[in-house]
Amino acid sequence: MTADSVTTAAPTPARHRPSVMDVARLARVSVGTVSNVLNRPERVSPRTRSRVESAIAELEFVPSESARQLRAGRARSVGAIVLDVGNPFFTALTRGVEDRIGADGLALLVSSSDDDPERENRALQLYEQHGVRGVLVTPASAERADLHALRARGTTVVLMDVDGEDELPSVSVDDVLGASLPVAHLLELGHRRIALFNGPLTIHQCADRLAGARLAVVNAGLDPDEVLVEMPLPSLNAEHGTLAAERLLALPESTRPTAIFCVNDLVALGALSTLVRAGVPVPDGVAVVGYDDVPWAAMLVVPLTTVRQPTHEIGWTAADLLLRLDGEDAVGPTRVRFAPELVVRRSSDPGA
Amino acid sequence: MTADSVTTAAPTPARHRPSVMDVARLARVSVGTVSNVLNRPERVSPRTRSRVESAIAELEFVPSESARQLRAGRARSVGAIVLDVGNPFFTALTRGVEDRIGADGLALLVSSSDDDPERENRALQLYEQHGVRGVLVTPASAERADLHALRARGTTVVLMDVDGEDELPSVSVDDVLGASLPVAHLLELGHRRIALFNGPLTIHQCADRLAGARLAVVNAGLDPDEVLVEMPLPSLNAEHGTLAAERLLALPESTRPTAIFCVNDLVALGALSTLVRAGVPVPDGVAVVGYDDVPWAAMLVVPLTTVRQPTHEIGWTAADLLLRLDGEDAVGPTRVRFAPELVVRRSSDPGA
DNA sequence: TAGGCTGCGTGAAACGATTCATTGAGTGTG
DNA sequence: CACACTCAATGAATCGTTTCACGCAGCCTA
Repeated sequence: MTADSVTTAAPTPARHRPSVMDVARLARVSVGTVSNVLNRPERVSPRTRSRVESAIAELEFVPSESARQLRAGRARSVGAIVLDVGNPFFTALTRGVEDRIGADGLALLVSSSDDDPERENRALQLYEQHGVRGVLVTPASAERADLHALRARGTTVVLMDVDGEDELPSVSVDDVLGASLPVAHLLELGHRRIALFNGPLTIHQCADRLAGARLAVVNAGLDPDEVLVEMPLPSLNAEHGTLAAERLLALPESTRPTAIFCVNDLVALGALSTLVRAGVPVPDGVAVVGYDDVPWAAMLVVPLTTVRQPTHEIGWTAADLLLRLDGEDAVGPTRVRFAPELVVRRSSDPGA
Repeated sequence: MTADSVTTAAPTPARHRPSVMDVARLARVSVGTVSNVLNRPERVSPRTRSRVESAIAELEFVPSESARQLRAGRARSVGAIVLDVGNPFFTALTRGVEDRIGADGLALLVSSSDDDPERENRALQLYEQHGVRGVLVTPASAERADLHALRARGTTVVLMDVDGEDELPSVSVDDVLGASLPVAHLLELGHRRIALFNGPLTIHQCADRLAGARLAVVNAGLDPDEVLVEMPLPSLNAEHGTLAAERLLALPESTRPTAIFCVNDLVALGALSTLVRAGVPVPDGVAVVGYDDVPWAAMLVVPLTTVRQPTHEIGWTAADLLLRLDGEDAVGPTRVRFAPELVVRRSSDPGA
């Protein structure tokens, strides 16, 4: 095949895309009728309808969404802004949103804010211009001024993975509970010194999980300051899990924690691998608990005890809430909070 | 806060969203001038411009993308259809697409086809109606009739992760090379019986990787039928990696492969964990190699040798290609193929 | 048979931005 | 002083739908 033949293979040169008028002409009806066939087929007699339908097929007519939207006022799309689509948590969230949105034949606009209010705002503006039906946001900045302004201008906003402290609707997970479950579990197993591989408390999830851990200790009638050993990590990845585990192993036997609660599974993986490589038996030497229940958590050499969050469901529910709010028949709760679930595996329980 | 006060807090009731006309009126200019301020500010005198700009600010004017698009003919958005946004590979791909698309201020429409031609086609129709500038697709079906039809109707189409056997532009990875690299590596280390934990050959990646494995053996002057032991898996997850590893361990010592090449890292994880738990030393007893280089591959108890694919770059490049093709100044290659890279770690090389 | 329905279809008026031929004011030149 | 020329700004036409007030048969009922 020569370069020429490739050129010739190019799509039909500048043929005008057919409009309702072209269809109407071919089917010998008015444009209104074509529109009716498209949107309220029951109002058109079968004869006429089939004539219009074959005209549509013959011309390969594709309705223009922008024209429809211009007239109808509302778009058939929804925007979602997450911290990072590359992160498994948000990935599952997005998939949940997509599943709900797609059921209504709506399109999903996605972008990542990278936790940068600047980027978040750019995406918000873009989506507002596109006239989306609403926006699902995992907010980057603590101050929600942009979001409130957007809402005031008429766009529905639903927060995800954050509890709407203000009056914005939201769908979130109870991180306090999510941390108290595994810590209670460790206490029950007899652990009395528990390390917390936590992240910076400016991240609200980290702050909530610290609170949850303390709560569990208090509920057990113990003193959190004695039981919990906070070991903050600058960044929540496996490397820092490794480093923190090494620091932990360097502690004298007498004061060394016998269990580690990690703020996520990646950190737990780093910690776990370090312990195993150092010859420390898990869970008998040191128990390890993670958070998130990533797909590979159950498959590690020592299967990982962890906390499962209903990520897909959060996304689905947030989208559902958005559509409900948009539907004017706004009934039902506007602030949903899911309970996470403890998944016990060998890394904490020798019997599992 | 009572339910009543919540109701009262609702956004301004049905206030009309301002249009260019409102802005023009307030700024005492014509609509054309407002449009110029928006799109070609340099053509407007500074005095007038600032008057218009403050009117825009005062009214909180947000231009309607659908009106713009209706007139301009082309949308400021791009569609992407992948097999599953929940899959890390596609997740990274999507992020690459987003990064390229976002740089041009375009919006990204995303959906998952779940490898279902039906769903894929629905998404294609939706995006065509939205008038997207082009569509990036990881095709579900082998037959590309819909895609060709779409292209013929004027929408730019770029395939991802698939080599454009037909004349459609594409961005892909060389899977044959991707499999031959690790197999050559294993042969070099002295392995003469290598198990292939592969998936169904109907998946083109699996077929290509089998071909690549055989190629490497042939290149080493050996007989593929003697060296390679194909152990097909019905599904590419960690559980089946575990099962296959158990089958492998059940083979008599004399014929048992000394190395496993897995079609992805999840399968490799299943295999690795099973070996370690069975007390088989890795890599000295059995070496393991994966594919994908997922974020946790380096952090396992035995860090995993694997093949890294430039996923982010594939997405970025595909989006870049799309925009170039759309730009009419269509120069440069329309079929890009990336080379994967072998990442050697301890699971194959004791010295690593 | 008049009057009132019902069911189908009609076609013009939006929707809100962009474009472009045109007007008008101001400036420099012969 | 008339003329050409530039730079700003104008405003009507346009994009492709949806909507809605009407018209027109045909049919039933009184």
